[in-house]
Amino acid sequence: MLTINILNYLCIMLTDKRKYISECMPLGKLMGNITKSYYGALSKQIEPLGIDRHFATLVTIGTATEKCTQQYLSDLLYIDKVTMVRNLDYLVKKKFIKRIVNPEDRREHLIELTEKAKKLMPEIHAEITAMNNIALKGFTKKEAKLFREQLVTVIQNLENLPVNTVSIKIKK
Amino acid sequence: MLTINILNYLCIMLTDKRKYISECMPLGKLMGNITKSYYGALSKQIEPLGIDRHFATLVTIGTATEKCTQQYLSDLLYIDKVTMVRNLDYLVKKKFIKRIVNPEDRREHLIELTEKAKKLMPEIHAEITAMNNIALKGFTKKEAKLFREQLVTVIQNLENLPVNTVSIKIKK
DNA sequence: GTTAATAGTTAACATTATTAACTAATTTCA
DNA sequence: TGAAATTAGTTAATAATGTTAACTATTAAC
Repeated sequence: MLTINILNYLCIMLTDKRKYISECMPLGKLMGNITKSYYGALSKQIEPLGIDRHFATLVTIGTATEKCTQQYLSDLLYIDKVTMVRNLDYLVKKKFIKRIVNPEDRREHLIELTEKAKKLMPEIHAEITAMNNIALKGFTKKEAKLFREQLVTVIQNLENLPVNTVSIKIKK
Repeated sequence: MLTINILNYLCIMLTDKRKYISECMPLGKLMGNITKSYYGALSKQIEPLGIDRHFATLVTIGTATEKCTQQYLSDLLYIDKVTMVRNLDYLVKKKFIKRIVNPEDRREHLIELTEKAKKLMPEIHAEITAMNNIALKGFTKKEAKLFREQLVTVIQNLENLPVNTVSIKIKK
């Protein structure tokens, strides 16, 4: 009995002489598998700290330099605002963030880390960095940098948006 | 009012001098965003042909050289067998595949493309290839090849499995 | 011939994504 | 100034996806 695992299959996909194998497998499939494996492993590492999801959201909240509203997070993280409500509900429930109504615009809720979260962030940052290093094991620093830039190029290609621009809406 | 879109954010993530921005954002987040954009666009292209999901499964069925059981597809595509049942139910409902009980081992269902699917496969292959080319626009052929290989390296790093091996179980 | 393993299915449940309809607050502009 | 439009956030309904456990049937092991 012979079983072929996914890694072998991916290698076949890359090296197969038949064009359709290497070219007709959706690139998104590889990306999806990486996403799954990456978050599966990261979640396992960070779980003991009390959360197992929404790490990117947490990092973004913790490193925001401007006022951090839910809409701001939705735009930045490419997560629609309804899903964002739920994700933030989770982080509130876990006591990692708090919502504060902005007195200057009472429609907005400013999102802040709790003291508990602030204490844990260095550890969470370390776990994410460690997982990134595991993922990019075997890459030189230069290769890793190029690889990340290429990932951004891929997103730009798919979004078909102008490169390196900040979209600014100026009040009349 | 100033809005920053995701592309700009990704660029900040890559170029920011503060280490935690560029290093502490989970790599899986970028991968997840690419997966989402890629399949969103691909689904839109292929939808007129009568399906909008499970393209990788369909390609794998169409290009399989050995007997194609549900377990085989699950292993190859990294999808658990329960989910695979549902995905194949969808493809059966859309009349793209049929399940045939293997007379040599009646536990197994051999999965085959229908005539309808066989006729459409060239078009589906073409759409996937086109989307891959869009995603990798700006890459030279050599760069694209290296990039794909690097993606496989990342999966291997995360799975922590031996490289380029076929796992074989030999009967006693 | 009994026991164990394998392929596939069903059911229950949790998570995630998407759309529409809604409240409350603010901005626009005649 | 005040009606209309916009914005931030929420709720509800629905669909898609993932995971676990329990199950049937078939085959393999010994």
